[in-house]
Amino acid sequence: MTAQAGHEQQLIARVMLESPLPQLDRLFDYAVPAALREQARPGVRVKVPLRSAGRIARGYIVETTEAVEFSGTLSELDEVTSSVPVLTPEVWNLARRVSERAAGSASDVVRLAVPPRQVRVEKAWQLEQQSGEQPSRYSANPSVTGYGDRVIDSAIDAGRRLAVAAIPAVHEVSPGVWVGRWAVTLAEAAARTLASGRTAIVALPDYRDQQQVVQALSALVPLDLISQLDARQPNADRYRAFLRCLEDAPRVIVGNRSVVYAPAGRLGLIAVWDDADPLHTEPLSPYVSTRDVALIRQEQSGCALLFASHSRSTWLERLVELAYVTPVAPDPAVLPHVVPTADQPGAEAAAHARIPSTAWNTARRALEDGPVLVQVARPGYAPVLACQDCRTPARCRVCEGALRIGGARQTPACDLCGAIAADWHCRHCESTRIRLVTAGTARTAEELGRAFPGTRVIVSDGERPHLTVDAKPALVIATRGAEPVAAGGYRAILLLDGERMLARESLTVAEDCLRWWSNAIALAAPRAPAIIVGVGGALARALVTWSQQRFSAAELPDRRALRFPPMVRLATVTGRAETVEQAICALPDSVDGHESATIDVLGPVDAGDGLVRATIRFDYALGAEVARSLRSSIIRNSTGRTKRQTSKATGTKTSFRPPPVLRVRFDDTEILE
DNA sequence: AGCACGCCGACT
DNA sequence: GTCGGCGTGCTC
Repeated sequence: MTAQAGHEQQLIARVMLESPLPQLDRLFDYAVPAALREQARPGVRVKVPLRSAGRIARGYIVETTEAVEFSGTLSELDEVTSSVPVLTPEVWNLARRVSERAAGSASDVVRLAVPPRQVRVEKAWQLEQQSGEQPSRYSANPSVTGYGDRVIDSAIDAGRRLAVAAIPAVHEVSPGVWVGRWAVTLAEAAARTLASGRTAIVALPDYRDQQQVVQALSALVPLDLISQLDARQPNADRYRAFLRCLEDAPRVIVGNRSVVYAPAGRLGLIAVWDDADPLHTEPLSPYVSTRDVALIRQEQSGCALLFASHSRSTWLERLVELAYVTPVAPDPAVLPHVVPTADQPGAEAAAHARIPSTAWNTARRALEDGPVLVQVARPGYAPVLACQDCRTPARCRVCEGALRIGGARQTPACDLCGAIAADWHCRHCESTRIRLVTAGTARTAEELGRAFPGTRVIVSDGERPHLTVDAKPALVIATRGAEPVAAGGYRAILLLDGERMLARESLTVAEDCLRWWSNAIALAAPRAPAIIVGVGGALARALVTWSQQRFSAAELPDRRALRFPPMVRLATVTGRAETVEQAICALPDSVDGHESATIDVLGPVDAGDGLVRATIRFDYALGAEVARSLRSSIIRNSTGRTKRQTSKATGTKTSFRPPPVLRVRFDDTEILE
């Protein structure tokens, strides 16, 4: 074929479709019509015909090529929705790797990475781009302090992976603004990255953490170089911030879990705070946690990676032992003053019910000087109910779940199914009188308020969180994870519900508790006592000696022996019995070169709704194979048979597919044993 | 998802 | 013969 003048070779766009269907999770080739040639660039949003004309699917151009890979007739690209290349090649590669690892669809990951388009915001941004306004220059030479001789600086400059033990203290970043010292460390690391002309991504579990980092950063770098990307902000703000990240200039991008997918041309650092916080686990398919995404992105981009926490997760400890991640500790060391007491609470007055006298006296003394933190296990008024007369726990009559109550005069309701227990009576003694067994924040507040008359009582829980409290005396009652930062630090800390927090039945209770307690203790003023009630043994020792790393390290041999995470990986497979059976049978036995790596299957067990769930355990070396196998099972299942049903009532024929259920979830940490 | 294709039983 | 119900498979 001879090319005529002006007749260029055909251009083909390879398109990722925005679809939840697993069988559409691959690239589709479309011919680019001449009129769209200019706009049809990798990363732009497009509309394309699918199957028959008239049906239009949305998607992104992943790449353009002149080589035809598809043997059939190509359809033409229908429309380029916007000329902004929102799906950068780097993010696309990340999405693909992440989805492969978790046996999910790349488009599901892209949905987390690219916020919904806001036309006005985009137009305004494009205009601003043309005006060529320059962002601030950052010309400082910051350093990460508190870790000896520039250890972290050089690791950032060299693109290494670190597990940083955070400094347990609070810090005043600007007059009257106090944050956890850890937030300063992350801000300094980000500033250091920025100074080297590269972008830093800082991922936080929740908004309160994010605020602390932003406050610490504001004291270090120009505000217009800080972008916040989190699900909490309105779509328009989020999209505006996202577009800023597409600009070439380096910046600091702060946000919650999906911020690890932010587009960043010259990525220099990913910093993750408290990687074991469950808020770092994405609740949407394919359920990948910040930690795993960060590790993959680090590997792809060669940027530095910094995990920081007060209590090292067992996952991170495993990577430290493999020498994949380098541990870094504060220098000079900072040791909080932790006092364990296994004393049983004094039985004297009701107000003392949960508080031993040592803790009591400590709190009273400290209250003369400033705020005192009381950490309790549960939010709200009084969660668990029992019969007033015979003490039998109150249970739901529908499903046997525990009954809870939201306030002093409210009707109890089931914790599991939500049924309201209006006419409750005890099964055992027929009494209709109900009593509170455990106390939440509000009840603790009432008790303590009575015990310390005239003292200010501040309650902070999930519903009414306080970010900060001032330095004046106050009793601050907080649920774990909702502790405000006190100006100058708390003068004393009481960790009350140790036993109850440890009573949860989960593989990770011990490390979860260690994390909750460590994070609270880190809010103490220098040398202020932190009293932990009702906890002894290795956990108490780890807190007193502030050696959480050693505790995590000691967990690993047991986990290895029992084949528990993080020493092996898990995947749960949920679906109808035959489907799950098939998926398990299709699993590989072993992989060449990794003959010692094994797979075993627990279950299946009943999962309700006529479904079963099996748990697959496998060594890390088999991860890719297991994911590939489960992925093809998912696709086989979703392209499967149709069932039709004739309605007996009306005789009308309704055609439907039973929702093809085969759900796969990798590395679920909520697995009970 | 949603739609075409194709395979067997009942029909002018 | 062929009309159409219904399972199966594909989508550039």
